[in-house]
Order: sequence, then C-alpha cells, then structure tokens
Amino acid sequence: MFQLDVRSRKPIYEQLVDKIKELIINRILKPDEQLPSVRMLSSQLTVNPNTIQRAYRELESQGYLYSIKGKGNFVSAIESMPNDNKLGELKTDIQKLIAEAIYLGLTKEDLFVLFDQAHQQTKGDKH
Amino acid sequence: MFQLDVRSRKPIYEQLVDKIKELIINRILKPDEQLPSVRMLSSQLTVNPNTIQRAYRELESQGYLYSIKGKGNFVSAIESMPNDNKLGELKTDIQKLIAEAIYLGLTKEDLFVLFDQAHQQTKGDKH
DNA sequence: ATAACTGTATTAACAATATTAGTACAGTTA
DNA sequence: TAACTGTACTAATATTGTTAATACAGTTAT
Repeated sequence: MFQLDVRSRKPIYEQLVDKIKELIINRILKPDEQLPSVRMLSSQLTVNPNTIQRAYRELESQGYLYSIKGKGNFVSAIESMPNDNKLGELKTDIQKLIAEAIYLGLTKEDLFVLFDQAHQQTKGDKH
Repeated sequence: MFQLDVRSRKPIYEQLVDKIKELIINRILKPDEQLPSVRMLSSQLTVNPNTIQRAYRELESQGYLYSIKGKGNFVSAIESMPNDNKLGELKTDIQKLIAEAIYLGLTKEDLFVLFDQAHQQTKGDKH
C-alpha cells in the first residue's frame, strides 16, 4: 500500500501523512472508508506503532481522518472538513511556488496544463 | 532586512533560505548584487555565523547565489542558473498542491488570480 | 607588508526531535 | 471472555539544528 524511504531526511510520519493524504485527494480512499489499523500497518511497514499513530493523529487534526476508539480510523467526508482557512493557506503556498516558477520561466499555459492534470486526478473516477 | 522566528519548528537556516530566495524572485535583490557578509548578518540577527553560512551554501547549491572567497556572496544571474530540472521539480510540487486545493474547492479562476498576483510581484519593477 | 575585511573548514557541545521499545488502559465486537 | 480496535506514557537512542571557538585562505586599501 505504501512505499517509505527510511533513509530520507523527511520523517516517516510525514511521509505517511503525505501518502495517505494523496490517496484521499485522488479519491482512491473514499469517505468513511476504514484505514488499516495502527498495529497492522506498523507490522506491514516494519515501523513502530507510535509512528503510525502519530501520522493518523496528524491527519485527524488536519481534518482528513476521524477516529473511533475501538473501531478504527476513517476517511472524513469533505463536507465535514474544516475547509475555511485550509484552502487559504494552500493558496498562499501555491502562490509562492508559482512566483518562483515564473522566475524560472513558467508560463500561464504551463499552469493551465498543471491544473487540468490535477483536475483529472482528483475528479477522474467521480462518475 | 529579515524577520526570523527562532521558536518556529522550521530551522533558522531554512527560514533564511526562503526569505532570501523571495527577495531574489521578487527582484528586490538584483543579479550580481552583494549580500551582507556572513559575520555582519550573523551579528545583525544574533545568530551563529555557521547558520548564515549554511543558508548561503544552500542557496548557492540551488543556483541562486554565487560566492567569491574574500569578496562575498552575490545574486546569480537567471541565465547562469541550472534551470533544467529545477522548473520541472517545481511543477511537480505545484501540481500536488493544486490537487489538494481542488479537493478543497479551488477553481480554475482562483488559480488565475494567484498567477496574476504572482506575476505582478515578480515582474512588477521590471520597466 | 600590514590591517581589516571577506568566505570556508573543523571540532566539540548542547538542545530538540524522530524513532523505537515496552507496557498499560479503554472501547468494540463476536 | 477473547481478540481486535485506539490511546497514553515513559525511557533510550540516533539524528539534526544550533552555538561556540578557532583557524586558514583570498581581497582590498592603506
């Protein structure tokens, strides 16, 4: 399910957060779908359970997951997410990267392509 | 010249890299312009010289600065930068963020606004 | 040539953090 | 009750960011 790079400078729990978030964004994991349990995933990835739990907790605080004690961790419905400031912060981040990319030669057309590709990923399996 | 947050989880040298890169991208620092010396900036910011040097070295390896021993650190000309892969990596990063933002409701029009704003920043004082 | 700047390198020490390990407790389900 | 879930806590270790002190090398002006 996951490919981790234990030698990376990026912490394992952050890699996990990124990967899982990606699966949710690309609708591979659907709302209310259950994630692997902390212990199962930890043994699959040969990583400490605490590390998995930390990733799940982080995703929960970001609104991508909700957890029920004794049952498991589940994907949040988009509507139930704290959408308010999150999109604004993302826009700020995107704008910074765009500014840098423009400096290096990015055109408006390039950006269109990126949008369309991203759009396909996130909505591709909607129907 | 800079505002640092020593209590941030983000390392000081990374904050420096980001700030200086921003000044270069927004053409506040022009090509071949000299940056403050390692020791001057370190005493201004009350930060260890090694930390400043690390930021400069990082920016140099990214192609934004070049350094001459005994003279100082200077802003690279855009033409002399290793443009090749850098823009490609940026595009990948941008696309990831856009995908996440789309999931949270970003529209194509939103993205246009971001582009235009970024474009103004980077080209605003060109004439 | 000397003085006073520049960048660069190296070593040691400290603090914060990521990760592992082990254990324990609490809720759910069959 | 048994076996699964999440959660909490403490301790030990490894890595990394940061500081500190020192030294060396190139540049520039006097």
